Amino acid sequence: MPYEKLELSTPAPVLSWANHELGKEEAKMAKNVASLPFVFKHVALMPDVHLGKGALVGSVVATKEAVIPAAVGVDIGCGMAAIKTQFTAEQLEGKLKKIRLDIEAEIPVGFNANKDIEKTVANWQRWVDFKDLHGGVQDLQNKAMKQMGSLGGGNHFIEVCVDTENAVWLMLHSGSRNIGNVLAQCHISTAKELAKLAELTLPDLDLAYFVAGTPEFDAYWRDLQWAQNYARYNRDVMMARFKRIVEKYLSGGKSKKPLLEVNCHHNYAEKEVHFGEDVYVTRKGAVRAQQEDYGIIPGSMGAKSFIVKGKGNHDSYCSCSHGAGRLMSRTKAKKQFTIDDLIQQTQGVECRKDDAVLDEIPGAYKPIEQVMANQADLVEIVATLKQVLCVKG
DNA sequence: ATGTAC
Repeated sequence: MPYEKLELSTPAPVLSWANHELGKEEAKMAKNVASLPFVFKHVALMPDVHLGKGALVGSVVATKEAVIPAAVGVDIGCGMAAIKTQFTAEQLEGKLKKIRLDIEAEIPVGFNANKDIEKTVANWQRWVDFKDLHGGVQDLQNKAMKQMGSLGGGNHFIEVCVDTENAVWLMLHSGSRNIGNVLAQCHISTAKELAKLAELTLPDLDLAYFVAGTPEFDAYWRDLQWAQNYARYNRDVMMARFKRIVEKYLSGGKSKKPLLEVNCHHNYAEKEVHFGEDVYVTRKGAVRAQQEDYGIIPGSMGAKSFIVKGKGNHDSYCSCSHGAGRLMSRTKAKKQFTIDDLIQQTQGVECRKDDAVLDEIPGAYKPIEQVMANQADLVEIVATLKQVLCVKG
């Protein structure tokens, strides 16, 4: 059985690709979402499912004529980018430290932004639409421009990986930075206010929604699509810089065409057709896996990562997991593990090994191999990657 | 996930 139909007695069934029972709070959250009248057909849970805000991380929710802004979340358009380079592992020998230092010098991480706005950023076609975005962000364009091409924090990262055939891959994880966050929060607040005004009885106020055809829905959808595009381009800008750094050391600065390029959101909503109907699909910690779609499923710092190709499984709304999924909270991981554990679990990876990244220790995540086995009906594995260098946000 | 206010 590729998935399990959970016994939650909800109007919409919940199909789970996780091979474990949901925790109490997780089950409640799944139930809340599946009880909403505008949820289409069923809710799909990916094998890395875990607790989120409003909706589960690792869930796919298709809706008719409505969208839940808090289900999309605050990091609109968060996702992954990867390229397969023409370089091989041997060429990296002795270069990793230099590459890492260059990445740290050229790509701002954490709360940092770029000091100058590079041409490719200034020329982005969507800046002309900035004036149409929510009034609450109109003084943030300069900040958004300086943050375009910056990594951010949390679990955002930049990695050099090697696949099982010795090819070098460049990979990164980032989203829509401050601008996406502010836009999301503006609309989440509006949705909650509307729900209160209408005296809606929602199982959770975080499930406040917009109804298609209303000005609030249109405003959210416009900003959502803009922020998703910002996030995608942010990853493109960083990847271009990252590629130049690697080429500086591996091909004397000569530009080499990638053998494959992938850039996918795992936190977003879009219009799609499923079971013959037009629906809004919200993937919160899930990747689109339509037939021939390429996706990226990263493991934790010491684990494997996977480049996948979608199988177009309709029961999952053509989706797959976005990673391994946390096994425990960041707080718990910091209590449970020591720096020695971290050093041991990240052997062979050029990365920081201190307190600041202890919560990203591989032991705090589910085993990615199991997660991949649970979604064999959703994706085929195209490449299996192991990181050799990792810069955390 | 993001900085802002404490």
